[in-house]
Amino acid sequence: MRASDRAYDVLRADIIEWRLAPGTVLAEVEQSARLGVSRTPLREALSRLTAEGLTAPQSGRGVVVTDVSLEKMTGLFDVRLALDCTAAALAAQRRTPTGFDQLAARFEAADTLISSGDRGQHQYYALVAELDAAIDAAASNPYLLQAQRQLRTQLTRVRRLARDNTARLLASATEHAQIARSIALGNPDLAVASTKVHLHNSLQHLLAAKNDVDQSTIREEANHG
Amino acid sequence: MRASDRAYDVLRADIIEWRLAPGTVLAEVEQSARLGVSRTPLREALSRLTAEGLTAPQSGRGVVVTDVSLEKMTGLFDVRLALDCTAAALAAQRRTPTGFDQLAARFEAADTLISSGDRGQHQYYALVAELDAAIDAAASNPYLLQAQRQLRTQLTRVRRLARDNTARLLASATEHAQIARSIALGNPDLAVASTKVHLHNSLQHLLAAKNDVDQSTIREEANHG
DNA sequence: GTAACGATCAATGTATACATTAACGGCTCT
DNA sequence: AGAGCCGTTAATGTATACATTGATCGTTAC
Repeated sequence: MRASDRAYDVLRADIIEWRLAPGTVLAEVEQSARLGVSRTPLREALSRLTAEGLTAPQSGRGVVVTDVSLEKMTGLFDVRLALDCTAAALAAQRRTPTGFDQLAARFEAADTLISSGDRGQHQYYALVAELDAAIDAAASNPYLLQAQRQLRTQLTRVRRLARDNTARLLASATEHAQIARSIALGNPDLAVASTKVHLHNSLQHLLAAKNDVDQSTIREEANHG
Repeated sequence: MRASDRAYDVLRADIIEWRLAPGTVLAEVEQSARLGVSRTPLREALSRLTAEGLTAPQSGRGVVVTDVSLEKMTGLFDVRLALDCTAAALAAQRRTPTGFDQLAARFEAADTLISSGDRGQHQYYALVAELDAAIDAAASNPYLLQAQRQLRTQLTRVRRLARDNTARLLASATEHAQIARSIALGNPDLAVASTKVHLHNSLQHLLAAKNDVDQSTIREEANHG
């Protein structure tokens, strides 16, 4: 594996898993020393991260980890709605039914997974990623795929800010099952509708979580003031 | 200006204006010599082009200019439809009316521009870019903006394959005027509808041009056979 | 004669030295 | 005392030497 790939993988994981907080300056010498590669492959890695939207040029001097926040989620979901619905509709038109039927069945049986602790939840997210991949494959539109990649990366980052609870995950599983069934049926309208419902509920959950965070922040400030 | 910026600008223009055809291998030493920069900034430029979708890694060794074709346009327009409609709807919700009224007026007066030769047509395309920029600004969604940039780049490349004729440009001006008016009115549904109409007609025109190209290819082959 | 293996070579991948630039701090002048 | 300018410094930007890898061509063995 190339040094630039290793640097990219490590930095990407560090950012997504919040070990590098938004606003952190990634100085070339510092990071190349930390990761044990020279500046050249490190710069290559930073280029890729910047293209992906995880870092951004800092006023012409160095790059910083980009900011993600629940405030920005409404904007992100506006675009997700457009792209996910398009993908769902295309997938419904072009799908191979068996694959989506099987995925739907797995979502319908995901209750036990979700209720079985952190390990199970991780597996559930992997199942969601499988559905996304199946939809992408069925839609078979490289432009769409490319546009989705960035959005999903940002979404993964935000998950940490609003931990899904079991109740939400169970509902999410039902919604995903519905999407998979709709695509398996080959019904684009229904696939779009299912996707809209799911994204609406996801966003609502995130915004509710944001309110909780804000409330506790206010309480905290009151305690300290 | 940095050497990597110059290299990027030159290569980007060379690709968009078809001086570098799809499939052309961009060897580092060769291009760095041609552009008068060293390999380091050239690689930086290639990274950016690859992120933008103008070049792609060639089986792990070097990069090649990506292929664009009228065949791929249907896929591109599927995504454009989703994003442009979202942008139009958001812009209609958040716009400042005066700007879009003025743009609409300029489109309604664009007949003389379009009929005044190549120079005028170039100015017309600039006007279209202005509308796009105004919509982006009004939508004020960075995720949307980022997703659109790539699509527009590819579209610009394809324009060369199917030269717009005066009749199509006149129709296009009317459609754009309608979009601008809809946004100025603050009517998201109408803005979406106008956008759908415009994209449909644009794609139809491209596909018709493609048929012409195919037909003439067939004739040519018959003549040579 | 064909296929497979190996060597050579050319291209990319990496490291590092050097150039350049922007930011920060101190000094001076008003 | 405050503001502006200049110098220092530390960062990025660039060039280039070197390492490494993959491809191609030739040779040999079957």
